[in-house]
Amino acid sequence: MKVSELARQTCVTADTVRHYTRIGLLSPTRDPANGYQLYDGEALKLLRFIQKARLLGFSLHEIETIVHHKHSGSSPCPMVRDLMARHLPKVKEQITELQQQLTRMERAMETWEAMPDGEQGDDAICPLIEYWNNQEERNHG
Amino acid sequence: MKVSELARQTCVTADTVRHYTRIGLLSPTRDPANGYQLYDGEALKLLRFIQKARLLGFSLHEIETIVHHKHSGSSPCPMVRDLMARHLPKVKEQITELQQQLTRMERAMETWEAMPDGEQGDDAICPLIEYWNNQEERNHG
DNA sequence: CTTGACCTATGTGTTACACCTTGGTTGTAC
DNA sequence: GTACAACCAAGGTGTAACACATAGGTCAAG
Repeated sequence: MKVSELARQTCVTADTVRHYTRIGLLSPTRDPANGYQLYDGEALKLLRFIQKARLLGFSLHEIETIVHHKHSGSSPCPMVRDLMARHLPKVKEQITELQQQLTRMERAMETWEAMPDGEQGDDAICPLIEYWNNQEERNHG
Repeated sequence: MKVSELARQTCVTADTVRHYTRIGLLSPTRDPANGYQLYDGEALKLLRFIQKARLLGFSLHEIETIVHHKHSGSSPCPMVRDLMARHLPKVKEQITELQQQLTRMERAMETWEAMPDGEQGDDAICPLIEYWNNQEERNHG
């Protein structure tokens, strides 16, 4: 299989296949006639594995470690369980942070509805931002 | 003010101040005696502005545009309102994606509790990942 | 034998910094 | 007056996972 064919069979771009190849996750052979990268069934299986692992939140670096472990003869599964357990709270934290971000933004937009745009003489760069108060003291009025 | 002092007054790192300087967001003068970067009250105000804008979700590039608009004499406020309106749905989408990601991960961990680790003879790289089914057909009993 | 679709390697851009290196400067204690 | 620590500078590299671009070689069809 050449790059594009592998890409098509896995619904990724050829650039992605080349990227994985560049960082050593995929190790194609070469067509001696023209130097083209050639992928076999193992590569197809590996790429499908990578896709699943990515969906589960593993980084390419972690996936490399997992595959390396397997090739070294030891089961990567305990590590996989451990990694996943570490990832979960991080994702939760990201969600919390993004939700706080969203709240800040929505509150700001609300406040802005009652505010006029800044004008030339103003001291502020942009009063909407500059006079926005993060603490949002307007609680339970 | 030198780099570190400005950094201290705004609770950012000196690297951050240097970064903003490098990309042209801050424009310090130079101490002719030693070439050190010197920041004035305007820089302090600008950096505080940048911090607020970052909290509201604006990128450094957008902040640069906002400041540039102001310096060109026109009010950046309409653009700021517009940018914010564009950002909101993106943040919501990010939250949705992260929540789906979290669900995938939690379901996988649940499933894994009943699964044994892979062994040497296994065909799979890591059965936990490889035999994990994204579609999660285990719906309504 | 040309055209167009494919392939190659390599480099750059994305985001907002953190970190490192190499070397100059300043203040203080001795 | 000097040794030393703490500060400063510019510039380069690293981060994540690719997308995009460049310059050129290869291949099948008309």
